Order: sequence, then structure tokens, then C-alpha cells
Amino acid sequence: MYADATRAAVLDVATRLFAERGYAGTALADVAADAQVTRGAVYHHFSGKQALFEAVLAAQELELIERIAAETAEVADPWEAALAGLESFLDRCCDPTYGRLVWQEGPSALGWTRWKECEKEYAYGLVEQFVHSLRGAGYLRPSDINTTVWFCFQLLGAAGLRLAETGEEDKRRMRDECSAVIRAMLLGLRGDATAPGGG
Amino acid sequence: MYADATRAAVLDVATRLFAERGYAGTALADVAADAQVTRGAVYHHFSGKQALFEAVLAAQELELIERIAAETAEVADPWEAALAGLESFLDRCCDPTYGRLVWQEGPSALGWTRWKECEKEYAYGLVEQFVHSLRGAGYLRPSDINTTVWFCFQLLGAAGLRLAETGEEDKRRMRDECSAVIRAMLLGLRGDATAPGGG
DNA sequence: GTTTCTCACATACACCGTGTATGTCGTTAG
DNA sequence: CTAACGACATACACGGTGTATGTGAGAAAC
Repeated sequence: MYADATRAAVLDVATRLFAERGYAGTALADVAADAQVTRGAVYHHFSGKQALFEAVLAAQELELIERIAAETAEVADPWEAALAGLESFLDRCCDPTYGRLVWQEGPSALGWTRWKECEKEYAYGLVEQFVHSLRGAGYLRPSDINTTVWFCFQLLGAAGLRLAETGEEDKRRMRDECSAVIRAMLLGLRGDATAPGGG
Repeated sequence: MYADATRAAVLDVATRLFAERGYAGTALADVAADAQVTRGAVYHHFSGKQALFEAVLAAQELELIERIAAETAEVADPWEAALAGLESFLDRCCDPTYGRLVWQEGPSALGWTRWKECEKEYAYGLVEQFVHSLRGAGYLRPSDINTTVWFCFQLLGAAGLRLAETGEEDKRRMRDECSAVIRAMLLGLRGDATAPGGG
């Protein structure tokens, strides 16, 4: 019963190829060939190209939210928890495939609407939680919460993209620069304008 | 000599269809049909689908940067000029097609790299100018300027997307909410943390 | 133990969309 | 009058998705 292994191999190859060549630039024939099966096998396990991509995406996002949940669980203060989540996210984005798949290929491949639907389950939902808890703790100046969530989410996406296109040698530095700019912008959202350095 | 009229008609229809159905969802046959010509005419005036889209994009962006240049020319203070540019941009984004074409379909249609190349000429370049003048005037806390430009650019994109997906009846309110959140985030980038209300 | 059923794939094909090569018609220049 | 060129239309080749059908191995039924 090698079915699971086949499925995993297809998913693995698809992850790599979608990240390397993009969604449109990757034919299912290429995926099948690299996984050493035929297109028939791919269609047996996934209902189509888009479904395969969504599976790839889900795997990427699940890995992220588990990591973030683990690293923010012990932090009591919502603001500190959000910053911890940010750092965790930025670390994940240093993986070249993550940012490309989720932030770049995602909207392009699934279409704007469908992508956002998927994201609701993962990154977007996570940001929503953090922002709500920040507001609950009185950290945010009053403005429409959904709009705030949206801009925070896009801020993370901007970092993901930036890191995805940054060469391996500059990645560490870029990660820290992204962190600094995002932190500064987030401070702008606070009702109080005092900045506690970092951490 | 109806060549110019034909070209304009194709460009016009393409703008509408790309905005309504997306890049991938629009076949050149549909464009040709709506413009009451054949695909041959489309290929006569544009070298291909991507080139047609780039022409559509360029027209959208040119309209924007002219408007922004006009409305910010008389503002002396760089910070106020940037805010004036922001307002002008947000107004433009209330046109349902602009945000969708530039921020949503753009990267998807042209691919990440090519889109950014195109944007350098238009919106991205404009943001770059504003940020440089802000830094020149000492408004920005020291951090990597390119990263700052990038995040500001993406902040605008986030607003463009948000407004593109907002219904006509909520657009005015959403516009103002976007303005408020962006202004707050921008204040976070200032060296001084004092917020002069708005304006 | 042979038949049958189903799972996991492979093969073959129909359809759609792009791009390109070629054909046609009207206008203009010499 | 014809030769050339611009502005299209027509026809076709190619690549890619999705779907329908074929096949072989193993489990289940009897």
C-alpha cells in the first residue's frame, strides 16, 4: 500500500516546483515526472492543479501556525506575545519557499478571493486573534478592527515577500530590518506612543 | 485610418475585462469580440497578452502619478506632501478597477519580478521619492531606506486591494479608515513620536 | 481456487487558449 | 495602373488541463 508514499512524494515535488517555477510555470506533467509517476496518479490523489496547490499551501501554513502557537503560548502580555509571534513568523519566512508560495503564488494561483478564504484558516486567522487580544488589552487606538487586522496581515505579507526575494547571504540582515520597520509601524497603532525599545 | 481608434477600443475593453474577470479569466478572444474585431487585430497592435496587460497597467498608473504630482506640487513640507499624496492615491483607489488591476492582477499576470520592474516606473518610484524626501528632511528614524520604501509601498497596495474589494456603498468610510491606519503606521516611522492629530 | 470487486495508478483523448504564419482588402505613391 | 504597405482576418500548430477509459494486483466472497 504505497498510496500514502505516492501522495507525499507528489506533494513534496509540487511544493518544490511551485516554489521554484511558480504556479503557472509548473505543469502537472513536470510534477508527475519528478515524482516518478504519471499525471494519472496526481489526478488520483488530488482533484486538480488548484487542489494540489491548496494542499501544498495548507502544509506550509500548518507548520507555521503550530510553531507560532508554541512560541507565543507562554507569553502573558498580548503585545509581547504579538511581537514573539512576529519574530517566529519572520524566522519561518527565511525559508525561501514559504514566502513565495504563500504570499506570492497564493493569490495568483487561487485567485484573490479563494486565497483569502484559505488564509482565514491560517495566517489571517492568527493575525486576527493577535489583534483582537491587543485591542482587548487596550493597546490599540480605536479604529476599525477589521481594517487594522487587514493592514497587519499585509505587513506580514510584505515581509514574507521581501525575504523570499532576498539572497541567502543578506537574509539575516533583511529579517532584522523587516522586524524593525514592522515594530515601528505597529507602535504607531498604539494608543500610547511610548516605545519600550524592543523584545 | 481607424488604427488608433481600434487600438484604443482594444485597450479600453481589455481594461474592463481584466478588471472584471481577472487576467487568467480573460481570453484575448473575449477582448477581441467585445471590441468588435478579431484576435488578429489585437495581435497586430499588441505583441501578446502580457504586453496588452502592461499597456493597460501603464495607462492606469500614468493617470495616477499625474494626479498625485499635481496635487502635491504645491505642498512644501515633505511630510504634508506625502500625506497629500496618500489622500490622492486613496481617492484613485476608489475606482474599482485601479486596485484590482495594479495590485491584484498585476503581480499575478506579469509575475512578481516583471511587475516590480514595471512599478519602478510608476507607483513604486513615486513612493521612493516621497520616502527619500522624508528622510532628507529628517522625518524618519534611521533604518534601511529600501526596506522602508518597500513597506510603505505595500501599505499602499494593501489599501488599494481593500478598497477594490469594498462595495460602493462602504467605499467612502473604508477609504477614511485606510487613511487613518496608514497615517498611524507612518507616524510610527517618525523619529519623534508626537502625533499631530491629522492633516 | 476462481471469480469479483476495488484500489492505485497509466493511457488516451477532447477541449481551450496562446501565439504565429499566411491571406485579403483598401489606400497611397510613383 | 500597379506595386507596396498598413490594418486587419483566417487558419493552424502547440502546450496544458481535465476527464474518460484501460489495466494489473491484491483482498474478499463463495
